Amino acid sequence: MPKREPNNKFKKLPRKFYERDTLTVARELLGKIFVHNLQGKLISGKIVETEAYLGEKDAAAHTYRGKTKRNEVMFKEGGHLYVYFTYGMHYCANVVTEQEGVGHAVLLRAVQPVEGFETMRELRKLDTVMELANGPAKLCQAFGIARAQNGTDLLGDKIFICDAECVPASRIGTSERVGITKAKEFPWRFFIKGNPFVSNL
DNA sequence: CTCTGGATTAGCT
DNA sequence: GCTAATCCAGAGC
Repeated sequence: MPKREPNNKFKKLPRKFYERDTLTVARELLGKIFVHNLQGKLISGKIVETEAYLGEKDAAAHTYRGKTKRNEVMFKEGGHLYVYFTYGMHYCANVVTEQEGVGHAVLLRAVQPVEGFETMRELRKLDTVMELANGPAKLCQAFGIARAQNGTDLLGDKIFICDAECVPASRIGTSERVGITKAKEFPWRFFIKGNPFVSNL
């Protein structure tokens, strides 16, 4: 048996994983490992909470009214990173899904830190582990994701997502999405039941 | 051009 | 529980 190094343990998710139904991708991203190679310092975390944004069907999605300069990345083929700036001070990171031109994405709302604790603590200016990435803007801060990372291809070597555990349906919780005023009725938030790194409500 | 409010968070009361 | 912080995209005129 060859020795398995921590970073070779997981395989990068292929393009096909992302080019599927958005709600399916949002559920299946749970348990996968989100990785940022920040100038050689690896930061990674297990995805524990996501939300789906379904473009033209979804008044809460940035792409509801079609393509603009801000949301153009959401119309790329699945497997790109859509980063947007909001509330005058925060960034949020989304995984683009479906085929080119569709305009759907999955918001990464929380991860359980796995690797790179020191770097995350520096970026977050925080000593505790529990609150490093249990919210969409916290996650971006902890992972060093901002405007420059918008449009990053997740099949490249800087930011990617690795296959890991498949969370069974019985362990996935659903609810309405957080912090929106339009299309609130859709239960398109997904999280790992009982995981303490899911964001507070 | 102007105005409104937002896929949030931290820090108070 | 409440709200300030602090930009800027998108809508409306």
